[in-house]
Amino acid sequence: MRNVAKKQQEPKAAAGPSRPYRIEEQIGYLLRRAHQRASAIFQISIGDPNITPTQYSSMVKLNEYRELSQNLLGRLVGMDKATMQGVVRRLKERGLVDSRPDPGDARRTLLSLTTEGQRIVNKLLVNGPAVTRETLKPLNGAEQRQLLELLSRII
Amino acid sequence: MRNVAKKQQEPKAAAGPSRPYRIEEQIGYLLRRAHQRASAIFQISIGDPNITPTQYSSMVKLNEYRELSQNLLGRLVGMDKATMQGVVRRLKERGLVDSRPDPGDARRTLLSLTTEGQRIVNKLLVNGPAVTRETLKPLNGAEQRQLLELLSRII
DNA sequence: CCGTCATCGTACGTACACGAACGATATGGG
DNA sequence: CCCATATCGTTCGTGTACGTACGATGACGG
Repeated sequence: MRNVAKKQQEPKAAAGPSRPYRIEEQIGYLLRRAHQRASAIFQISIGDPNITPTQYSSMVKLNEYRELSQNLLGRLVGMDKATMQGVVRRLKERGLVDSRPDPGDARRTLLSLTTEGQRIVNKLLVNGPAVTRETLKPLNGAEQRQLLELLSRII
Repeated sequence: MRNVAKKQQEPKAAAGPSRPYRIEEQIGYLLRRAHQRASAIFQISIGDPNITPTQYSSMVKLNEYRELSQNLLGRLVGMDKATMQGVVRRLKERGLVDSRPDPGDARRTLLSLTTEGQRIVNKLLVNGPAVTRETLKPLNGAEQRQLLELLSRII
């Protein structure tokens, strides 16, 4: 126990650099923080304080495919079926989404946008690009493309 | 209104490419999905199913600074004070964190790890690097460093 | 020394996220 | 045709995340 000062800073003499463990350099931490900021920018830029990012994603998908089962919509936007259930329930409560039983499969419910839902999503789609633009503002064009590409590769 | 077919696919003739709007290419969507995957990998790799990513971050910080106010800890790990309150409550309920009133400021509570909290966090720190390694596995070394750097720049 | 303003922790409400369990339905193999 | 297995949607429990409001305390200026 004589040489207490030996490792007082970093183990620089070990095999390899063996960098200190910093939470700020861990991918999970950075993703959590970046996602927080992106969500905040979404809320102030999308133009409707009552629409959340997941609700927006769901509505955009329902706008592409006219009708989808809840389960398939969840897979398309990357949400658990239990999570999807809450998102759909809130959208239905606000009259933006409607549902009917699937005539060919009694387990399924087919979801679609109401006229009001159509109107809202078309309005929000105008602001959609600004959200990504604002979130990526600290990066130049090449860096922005690279970040999007690297992220899609770790999903 | 005669020429209905004019814009039927994409406005290719407009100024600039004006790419179609795809939710899968928006930064917020990609961050949500990537964060989901990172959290899932954390849970199966960290070695303790009862510790969540935010609890881990908080404990790592409390391991660096021996004692911190709840508010300062929240700023260090990027959590709202209301969110921090829940995280701390659960850690205290499990006996991993202790608190005492700040002798110099009656508004503050000083937080610290218990002996058990120390033991747990030192065990988890062994697995910490593996979580980042597994999450970034689809990328090579240079790409991994670049992703971490780009993410920290948009926070 | 007293009032104004900021900060700290707490409480409540809303929303996402997911595992687990469940009932109803669908499907494929024997 | 019937049963084992799978899928679909729902419900419950836990945890993160944040806005808002609140009471207590602290800091600063007049």
